[in-house]
Amino acid sequence: VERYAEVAVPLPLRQTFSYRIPDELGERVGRGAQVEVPFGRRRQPGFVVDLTEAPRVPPERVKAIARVTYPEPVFDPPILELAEWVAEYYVASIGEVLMAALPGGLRAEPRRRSRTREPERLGLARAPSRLSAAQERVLAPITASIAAERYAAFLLFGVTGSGKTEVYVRAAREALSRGGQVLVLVPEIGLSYQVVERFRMAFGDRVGVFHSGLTKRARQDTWRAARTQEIGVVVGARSSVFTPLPALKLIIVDEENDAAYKQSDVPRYHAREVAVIRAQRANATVVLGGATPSMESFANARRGKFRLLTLPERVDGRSPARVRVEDLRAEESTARRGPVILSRSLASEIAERLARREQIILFLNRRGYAPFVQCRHCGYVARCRDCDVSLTYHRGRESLICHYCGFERSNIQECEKCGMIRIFFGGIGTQRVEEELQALFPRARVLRLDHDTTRRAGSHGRILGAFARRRADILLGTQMVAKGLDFPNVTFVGVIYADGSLNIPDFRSSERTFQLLTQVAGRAGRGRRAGDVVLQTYYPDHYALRAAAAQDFVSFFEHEARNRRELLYPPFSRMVNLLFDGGVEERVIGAASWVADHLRRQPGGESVRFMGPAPQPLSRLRGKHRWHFAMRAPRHAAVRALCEAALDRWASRERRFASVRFSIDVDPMDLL
DNA sequence: AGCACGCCGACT
DNA sequence: GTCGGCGTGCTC
Repeated sequence: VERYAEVAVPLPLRQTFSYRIPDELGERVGRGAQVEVPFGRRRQPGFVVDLTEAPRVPPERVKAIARVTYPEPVFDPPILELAEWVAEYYVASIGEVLMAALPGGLRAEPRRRSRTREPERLGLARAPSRLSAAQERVLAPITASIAAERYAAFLLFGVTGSGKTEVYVRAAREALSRGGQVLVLVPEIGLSYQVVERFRMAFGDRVGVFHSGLTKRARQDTWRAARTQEIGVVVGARSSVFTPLPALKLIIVDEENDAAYKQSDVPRYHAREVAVIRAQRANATVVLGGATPSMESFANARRGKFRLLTLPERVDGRSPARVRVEDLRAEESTARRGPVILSRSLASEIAERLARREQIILFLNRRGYAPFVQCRHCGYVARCRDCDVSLTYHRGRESLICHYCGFERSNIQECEKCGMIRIFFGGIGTQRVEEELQALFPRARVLRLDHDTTRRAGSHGRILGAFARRRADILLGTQMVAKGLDFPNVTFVGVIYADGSLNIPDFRSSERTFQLLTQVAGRAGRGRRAGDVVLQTYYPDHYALRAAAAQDFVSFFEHEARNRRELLYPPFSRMVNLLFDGGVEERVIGAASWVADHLRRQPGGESVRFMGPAPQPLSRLRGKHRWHFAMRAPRHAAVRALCEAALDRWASRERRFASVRFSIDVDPMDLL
């Protein structure tokens, strides 16, 4: 009797469409089927989310499903329901969520399996090293929870080198030995090489890894193998949280604080949060791990929502790197000309390591030579024509580049405003540091690792490989040098400008800075020799820097929590950000105010704090003017209800707001 | 989001 | 006279 299918299409439409099921497609059309449907004058891919006896519109308007594009249901009921939760919570279209759940887009008909995998024996012969007492202590409640087959969430707070990965592997082994499956989420598969390797070493063929280098076929094979339980462990990034795992017993979210877990475009979901929901629904255990917990997760641990497990010491018993804060203000007053790049103290630390033939990592979160060029005569600064930012001077290419949209133009020799030739370079980027290093240490071999030197395929690996083989003394780079690198001969890390991320106008900038600095500092002293770290800053007293230097997460948390609680920011409130953008600024402002004014008048808004409407900190990007309206309240339901009101209001928008785009970011990671 | 339709301005 | 600019409405 179920003659109709409700089909979700991957468009920003928060509704499904009814289609007739042709007889010949018969039983192939079930919930979770992937289909192609006539949609207006074109065809759309879509997913069957429901079977019904009656269409939502008069039957004469109903068209028939054109074809089924995959022989079996692509989504099983638990994943469909998870996607429905995501669509609902993040105010997204279910079709877009389902599309995002299939990495690499739509899948072709699978070919016959080329080989049958023998189920791998468990308990593997490999180098199982003995766990430390601390590791055993945190592992016990995790394995107990896996055995109990009931939902439990753990926050595993383990400093760099404390052996978190080994705990993950043991927990996974427990789940596998009970016939379960394991999902391991990592922020970026390319930067989590060691986690992947460790799991491969422990479980061999039973591990499937999703990474961007996979062909569609390989990706599909892994996906299928997960569904048929041929593999027991899936390791992947954000979107892997939707992998079908019928026997799921354990989810691990490594580096749970990493911003990469939040998708920045629609659907704007946070894979850590989705993982927790998934674990709840599957009666599984979820372990959120990291060296610097997110404010959210640590607050959840304090509230008793997560069980806190701590690994406060390194497994090798060595002490963590010594961190010193270097006050650049003192240095500045004696600087002869130009900005301070390497303080005398940092320079002498470098010289010392070079003399000892130890390696050095230097971190600066800014590529190019100088972040702005300015006319000394009239003050003119070259800016991007499409974005509200200054252009960065790149030496060698002799060009000015926008780091947001990629716009590139030739460097200016004379001022475009006044014609004078007193152009100077402001601020410092990695190229400028490289130049300074060469001037100060002409014999030092320097490798630069940033977006510009890693553009060509394979160059990232080549640079790191050369550094690992000690073909260079100094590795200088952006974020890329902060995460996961493990070079035993590196005994010193220098942060050229620790304030870089601190001065970003965002409620999370202190948290980001603390995390970044802790991460970078963790690159030093991984071998036999102890490590040293120097942070150069103009704010030596800032709590994020002091806490990073003392490597004291809890004191950072306490201080930050006080600020956030006072200002009613997450995790002590729930926030949504309403985003408006468009080519004509007056219309963007008009639309934002038109929605905002309506929301301010809504009943039930007493508990809600409104911010704006105001220009977003990056007020123009790729030619679009950007405004926003943020709302926060003690409870999610209050802001969520206002999202509904905003959508209703927007649906009946006035014609003058055409060409303005409106979208919603639930639990935003930043307000930029 | 597309895509078509429709209504106005400036060209071969 | 039409080409094309974008504003508007719809997709089962």
